[in-house]
Amino acid sequence: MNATGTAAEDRVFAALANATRREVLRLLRERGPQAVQALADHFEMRRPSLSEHLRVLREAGLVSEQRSGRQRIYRLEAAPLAEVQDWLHPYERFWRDRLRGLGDLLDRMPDDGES
Amino acid sequence: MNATGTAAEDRVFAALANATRREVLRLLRERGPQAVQALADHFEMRRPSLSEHLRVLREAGLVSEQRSGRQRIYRLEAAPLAEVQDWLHPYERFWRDRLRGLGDLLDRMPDDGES
DNA sequence: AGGATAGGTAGGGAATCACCTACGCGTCAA
DNA sequence: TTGACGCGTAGGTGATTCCCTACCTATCCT
Repeated sequence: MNATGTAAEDRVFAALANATRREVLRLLRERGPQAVQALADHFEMRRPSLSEHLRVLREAGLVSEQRSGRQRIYRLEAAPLAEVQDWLHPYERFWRDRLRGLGDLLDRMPDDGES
Repeated sequence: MNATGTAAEDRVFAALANATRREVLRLLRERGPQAVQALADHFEMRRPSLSEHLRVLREAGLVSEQRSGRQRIYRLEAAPLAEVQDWLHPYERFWRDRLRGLGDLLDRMPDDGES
């Protein structure tokens, strides 16, 4: 039983499929947890739009919020990204093989016995 | 000059944000290059819908097609996935730190000198 | 209490998505 | 050459995305 259903993966990848949201993650990574206002300063869009992006990130589990007075401090939550890396893992040999010059061998052969 | 613009990243993540397309990638990874028909057998949807998914994957650079008679053989192209892994890399310490019990330290400190 | 500040929600509009059916085009086989 | 097969494209529909402006709530300050 994997805790990561297909719907959760959808949400994470969809959340990452937007430059604004990836930029939010980068800001939280490089400068630590921040209030919405501080984040909003880096974007041209209106704040309600950013709020929606933050909601998408929250629902994907990529950020968490903590109330502090009238501020909401957003923090990076990397667990879903770790799961993305796990998802990526079985594909690794496809680019490693290719870099080594073995390329177009395994991936050209149908039924290469992965099961 | 990075060959991966933000639009290209958008396309890759958006392509991955769909269970059918991720399943296509898995099939190509586990069973090698395949014609559309063989892929279509694994899904309930009509073939034209699958064709559109294949177009999305193609435009993201995740698959390539090679004509063979009246068939189109689709092959996994892992290069964009390697770039996803590169994108992921600076986030790694966030889940590694947390696993080690160092968690909530670096990522709670603003301005931890990443630059 | 009254005003300013932080940030979310409501609702609308253009664009895109994900599915469908109908059809067109190239290839192979009789 | 006629017909079947493999696969893409056209075009339509309902749902979702991403932006906006308005508005609401909660907190802080005086």
